[in-house]
Amino acid sequence: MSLTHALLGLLATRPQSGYELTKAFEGDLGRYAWQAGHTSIYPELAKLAERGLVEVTAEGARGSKTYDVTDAGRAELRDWLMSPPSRQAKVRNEQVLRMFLLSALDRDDAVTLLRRIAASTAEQADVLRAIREEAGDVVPGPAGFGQLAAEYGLRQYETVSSWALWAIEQLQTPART
Amino acid sequence: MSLTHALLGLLATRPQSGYELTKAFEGDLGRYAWQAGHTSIYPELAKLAERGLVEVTAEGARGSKTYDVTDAGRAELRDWLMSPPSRQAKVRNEQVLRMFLLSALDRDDAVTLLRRIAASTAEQADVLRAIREEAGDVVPGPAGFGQLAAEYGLRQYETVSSWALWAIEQLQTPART
DNA sequence: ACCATACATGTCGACACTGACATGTCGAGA
DNA sequence: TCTCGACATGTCAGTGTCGACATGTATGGT
Repeated sequence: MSLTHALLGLLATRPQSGYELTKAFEGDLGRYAWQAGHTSIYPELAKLAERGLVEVTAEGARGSKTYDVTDAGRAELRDWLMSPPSRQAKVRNEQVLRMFLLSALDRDDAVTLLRRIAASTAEQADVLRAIREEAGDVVPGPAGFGQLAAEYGLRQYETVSSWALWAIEQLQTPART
Repeated sequence: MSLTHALLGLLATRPQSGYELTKAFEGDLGRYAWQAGHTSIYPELAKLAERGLVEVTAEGARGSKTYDVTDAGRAELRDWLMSPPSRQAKVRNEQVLRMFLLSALDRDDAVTLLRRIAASTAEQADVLRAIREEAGDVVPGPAGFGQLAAEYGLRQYETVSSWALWAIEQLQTPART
């Protein structure tokens, strides 16, 4: 299960509580990579603790427990990250599925849908660009890490947006032989 | 459930059997958009038939059944495709998750991993480009549809590949303030 | 005639995931 | 003081999904 490794990875960055991990999944991580709610996270943390991959290193206010990854957990994570590059990675993307099923619509509907996609992805890209400009100055940051994921998201949006525009053009210019 | 709509969409393109649908999920559809095995597909087709969204229009050799989408099914599909553009679409991508967890690795490991990603995505892009060149002449095709998905895949690979190269550069040029 | 392979459909148990429900704490402001 | 919202953790039932198992047919090669 990928959730296992997502949690190990997040904890490897910084020890944190289940609550904080839940928040992390509500951000970019959940939007582009993998989603999970607290109802999956808490039981999974318990399982990881049982397997010795993480451990509770502190208990704070309101019954919060701070988890940290153990050496075994770090090893497991590295294994997973560095192992067979792709084999067949699990992919599920409802938005992309819509793109694949475009051909089930008539041309006008397809163009309408593509226009909406082009607009919304372009907007998202703008948002990310704005964040990048702002953050660029404010946070010199301990490492360039983390920015990488943001840049990834930005480029994704730009790509989808320009593809949608291209697709609209294709549909409107039959260009049959 | 998205599988429902994936099946409706595929059948809307062309009536086909569960077996053929299974094959469709093994191609680009499963690679970029949504995966499903025959063990999910057959029961789902039965459910769809029960709900009157699809129907068996022919039975062929080896007990094969050809399904076709009904008017109700077509309506349901259009509804889904054209409805609220994004709300929060379900996304799961193991590969992207790895990118997000890159920061859990030390710099050398991260660069190694990124190099592998850059290489394999560039290679995949080449494959798709080659297919496009070939098919471009051979199949003028009844519609430009379907090519759209292929182009989408191509652009995705190109984007990821160039992002990976950019990321490597970022990691190797600390450029701290 | 035999065999391997692709075609073709199906069930079932184990596991993953989601949404609804449940419980309780701490801090800030009215 | 009281209340509200954010903090914080958890269970559980229903549903979705996957791998293993099961079964049988048509075809092409040896």
